[in-house]
Amino acid sequence: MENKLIDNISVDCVVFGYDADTKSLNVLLINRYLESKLNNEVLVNDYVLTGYHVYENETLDESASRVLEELTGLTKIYKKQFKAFGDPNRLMNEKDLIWVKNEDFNLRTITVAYYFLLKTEDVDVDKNKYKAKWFPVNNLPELGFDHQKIILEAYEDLKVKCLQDPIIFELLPDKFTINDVQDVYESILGISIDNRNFRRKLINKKYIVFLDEKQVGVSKRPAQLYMFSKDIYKKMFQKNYLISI
Amino acid sequence: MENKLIDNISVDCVVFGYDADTKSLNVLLINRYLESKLNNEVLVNDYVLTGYHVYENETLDESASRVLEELTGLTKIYKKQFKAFGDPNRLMNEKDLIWVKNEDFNLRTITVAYYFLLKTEDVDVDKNKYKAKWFPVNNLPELGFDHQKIILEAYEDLKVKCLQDPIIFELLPDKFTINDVQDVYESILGISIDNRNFRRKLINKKYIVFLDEKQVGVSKRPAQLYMFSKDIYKKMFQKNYLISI
DNA sequence: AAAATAAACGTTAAAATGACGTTTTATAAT
DNA sequence: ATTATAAAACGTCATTTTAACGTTTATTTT
Repeated sequence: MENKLIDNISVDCVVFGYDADTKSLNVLLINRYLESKLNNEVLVNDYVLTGYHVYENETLDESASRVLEELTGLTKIYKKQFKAFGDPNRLMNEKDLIWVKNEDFNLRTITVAYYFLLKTEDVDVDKNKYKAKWFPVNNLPELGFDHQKIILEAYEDLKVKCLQDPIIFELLPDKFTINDVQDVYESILGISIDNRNFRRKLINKKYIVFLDEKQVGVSKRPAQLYMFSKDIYKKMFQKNYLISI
Repeated sequence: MENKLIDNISVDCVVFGYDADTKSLNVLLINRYLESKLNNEVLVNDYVLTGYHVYENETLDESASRVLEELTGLTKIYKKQFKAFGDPNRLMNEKDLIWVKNEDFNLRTITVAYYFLLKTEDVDVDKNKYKAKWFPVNNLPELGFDHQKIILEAYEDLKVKCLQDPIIFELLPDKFTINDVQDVYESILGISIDNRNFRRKLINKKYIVFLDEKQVGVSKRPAQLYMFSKDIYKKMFQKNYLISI
C-alpha cells in the first residue's frame, strides 16, 4: 500500500468553535515558534491554521478529517470544503521564508481549505500536544502564510451559509434554548435580533423539537430546552415533499 | 521567468452557456477521441470539460481565465471557483486509463473547478479549433474522468447562487425583457413561475433599470427592455447602506 | 411574601407573496 | 382600414411573513 505524501498539495482547516459562555465564535490556531540556535533570538512567533499535506491514497475530505482528528481527537464533525488557495506567493511573507528554511517544504503548494464547526468545550486545549489555542474570530493574532485570508474567507462563507442551512446547530449542544440559538446568530453575524420575533419564528419550525426538559442550575427562570431534528428537516426539504406520502 | 507546469494540479472549467432561443442552459464540452493505430478501432469517444495544468507562476484564477480564453477567446467572463476535486481514483475509469496511456500525465492530479457564465452565442463553436460543442445540462453525453460529477456539482452550486446573487444577468445580453429573466430562472431551476408575480417583483427592484427601448422584429407586441445596474446593486448591499449619505 | 429578572406570549401595521382576472398594444390577417 | 390575435403589462385580493413594539408569566433570590 502506497502511503506517500503529495509534497505540493495540502489541506488547511479553519476550526470554528463557539463558546456559549462568552457568546463568541473562535478559531483554533497553532503557535508557529522558532528561535535562532545561535543567540536564542525569536525569529518567528505567530499563529497558523492546522493543516497537512495530502496522502497519495486519500480523498481531500479524508485528509481534512485526518488533520482535525490529529489535532483534536474529534471525528464526525461537520466540515465544509470552501475554497482552494493557490497564489504563487501565498507562502512567501518574510516570516514564512524564515520558517520554511527550517522545515523544508515546497513553496509552490496549493491548499484546499475546509472549515469545521464545533463547540470550544469539545477541545481540551490545555492538554493539547500542538499547543492549540482559541482566538475570537474578530480578534485574531498575527497569522503566518495566507492564513488570515483563509480564515476571513471561511468566515464570510459561514455568514452566508448559516442563513440558508441549519448548520448553526453544529455549534450548540444537542439540547439548547431559543436564546442560545439567537446568541449564536448574533455573534456570527455581528447583529442584534429582536428576541420576540426570533423566538416566534424558530418555535414555528417543525424541526425545532420541544423537549420535556428545562435548564437546570440557572439563577433565574430556567428556559425551555429544544433540539434540532435533522430527520424532520431532511423530510421537509427533500424533493417532492408535498406530494410524497 | 519560470513558466513550468505543475504536473499534478489542474483547473477544470464548467462553461455554462444560456441559449435564449431554446431557453436552455448548456455546457461547453470537448470531444475526447482516440482510435487504435493498428486497426482504427475507436478506443475512446466521449466528452470532457476544458481544463489544463496550472503554471508555477500564476494564480488559480488566472489559470482558469487562461483556459477559458484558450478555448473561446473570451476574457472578463464571470467565473466562480466552486470546488476542488481530489479523489485518488478520479482519473481511473476504464476509458481514462486508455486515454492516459496516450497522453502521459500524472494520475494523482487534483483539480480546482470553476464555472463560467455566458451566452452560447458568444462562442463560435463551428470555427472552434478544439471542436467544442454545447450540450444541454439536462442531457449530457458520456463524460470522461470525474467530469460528470464536476458538472453536476457546478450546476447545484449555480442553482443555489442564482437565488442569492444577481448572477442571472451574466447569462443574458445587456438589454433584456422581464420575460427573458423569467425564462432563465425557469430553465435553470426547472420550475415554472407565475409571470405576473415575477414581473411585479423584478420591476420593483431599483437595480432593474427601465430603458427607453423596446424589442424590435418580434411578431407580436414588443416587450419593454431593461438593464441590470451593477452600481445600484452594489450600493444597495454595501454595509451601512441605510445610514450612508 | 415580595422583589427581581429572564423567559415567554401577544398585538398591530406594514410588507411580501401567491393565486388569479383584466386590459393594453403591437403585429398579422382579413 | 378594420379586425383578430397573442404576448405584454397591469390590477385585485386574501394570505403569509416581517418588524416593531408592549405585556404577562414563572422561577429564583432576597
